[in-house]
Amino acid sequence: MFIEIDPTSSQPIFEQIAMQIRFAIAAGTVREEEMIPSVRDLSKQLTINPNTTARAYRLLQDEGLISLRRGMGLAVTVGAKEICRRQRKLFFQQKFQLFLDEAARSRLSQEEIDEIMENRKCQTPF
Amino acid sequence: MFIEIDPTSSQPIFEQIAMQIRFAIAAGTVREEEMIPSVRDLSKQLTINPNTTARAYRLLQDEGLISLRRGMGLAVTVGAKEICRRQRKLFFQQKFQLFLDEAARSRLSQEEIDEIMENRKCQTPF
Amino acid sequence: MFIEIDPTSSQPIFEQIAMQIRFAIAAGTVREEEMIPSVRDLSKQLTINPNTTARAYRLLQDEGLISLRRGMGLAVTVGAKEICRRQRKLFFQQKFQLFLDEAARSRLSQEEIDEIMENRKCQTPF
Amino acid sequence: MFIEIDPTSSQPIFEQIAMQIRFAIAAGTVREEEMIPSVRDLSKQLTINPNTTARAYRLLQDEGLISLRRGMGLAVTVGAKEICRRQRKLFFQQKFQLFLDEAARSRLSQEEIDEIMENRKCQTPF
DNA sequence: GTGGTCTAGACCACC
DNA sequence: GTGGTCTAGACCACG
Repeated sequence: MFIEIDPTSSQPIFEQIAMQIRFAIAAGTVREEEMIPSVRDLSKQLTINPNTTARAYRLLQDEGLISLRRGMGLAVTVGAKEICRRQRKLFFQQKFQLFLDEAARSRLSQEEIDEIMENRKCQTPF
Repeated sequence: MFIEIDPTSSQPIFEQIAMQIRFAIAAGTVREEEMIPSVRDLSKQLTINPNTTARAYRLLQDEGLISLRRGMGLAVTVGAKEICRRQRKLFFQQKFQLFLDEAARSRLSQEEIDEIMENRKCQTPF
Repeated sequence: MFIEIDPTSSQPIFEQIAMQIRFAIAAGTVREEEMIPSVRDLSKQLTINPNTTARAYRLLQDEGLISLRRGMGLAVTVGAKEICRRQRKLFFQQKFQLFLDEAARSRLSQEEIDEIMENRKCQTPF
Repeated sequence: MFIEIDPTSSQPIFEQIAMQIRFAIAAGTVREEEMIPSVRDLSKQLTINPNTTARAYRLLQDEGLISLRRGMGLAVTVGAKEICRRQRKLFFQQKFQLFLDEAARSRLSQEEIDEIMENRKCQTPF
């Protein structure tokens, strides 16, 4: 499982991890029922504090996206993909709405907003 | 000068103040060479600590948007409006680009992105 | 890390700290990627308030010389040394130019200026 | 009498005034026994607070460079020119020494210092 | 443990 | 009156 963290980001590390796992589930990169790396392994791989990894996993458990297989570790739950896809869409919808709201509040004219949104670069991911 | 603070926001108070002043300059609500409220006045008006206001003002000074008139207070510098307008545009351009980048990284399909951006509600500010 | 403060100086304490760290980076006394003393440690060492230290560090962060490792502390960024060396040179160049400008404005004759600059004592630092 | 002040300078206005008068005396722009502008006139001319002008004049009086002519105003004292010339030289000597000291303390190499001092632009005053 | 934010209030120089 | 600096100490999120 490929996860990358930016230790200088203002986004907490545990959130970076959780987000990337959520999106991986939504994208099908990890399948339902599949195991995710153990807290120890992932922590070692990313050279971060195990508490941080554990906190990310706790978040995902609370959302029902992963669950404990006694003695084995954590696995993606059945139905997680659908949840993640909905989450993902909602997340970006809210984000976009926030963007528009803030632009309006800052007295940007509609033309300026349109201009910004038009010359977006359609870059490929990664 | 009308400034509004949301103490529950995750954005620090001093940044909220700085942002609103920047946008006020960009919008022409405060003119160049005009004095902005004194640290003590604004602090009283917003019922916050003077240090918090002072920190917002220090930010703006560092950006060259306001400058000290010793013993008199702080005044919007000449050229500040142009800087703020550019800043504002750049700010939202980057924000929008970040939105697109993150969407791409999360493997959202182009159709999903377009769908999100189409049913935006053109709500009026405030 | 050795930092010395002169509380009687007209230069603010937080600037004294920032300056000494900048010069330490330029001189290679602290290396890139190395951690600098924690806010609490340095404050205790200098017997000053943590806020004062924090303000010095914030300055350096704004200049991109040090960056936050969340939960760990602050580390010198890669590239900081080069920036500091350039900064340092520019700083003294400007200072020297200011000196010459002011001398000229005060109608000092070229002979007087030369005389001042010749009998400089080449004293060793500290 | 031509005096120019920079309200945004970090140097206090009263010092800017005092400095310029001292240097004008040293340069012979104002002669001994000559009257200098009244507090009211200079304040109006520079659009500054009369207290500020008065403070500058008080400084110069304390140094014996100007003195009260009852009922007439303030005049440059006899011998002021010589004092100012000495002051001026001392002032720039100290300034230059401070420059060298600080450069040494910041671990600038002798070569760097020499380099800075060589490519000085010999610009004409004003 | 780390830094970041905020409050409260003192003291200073300047105008 | 103005802002700038500094101290003291609380609270928070993060690792």
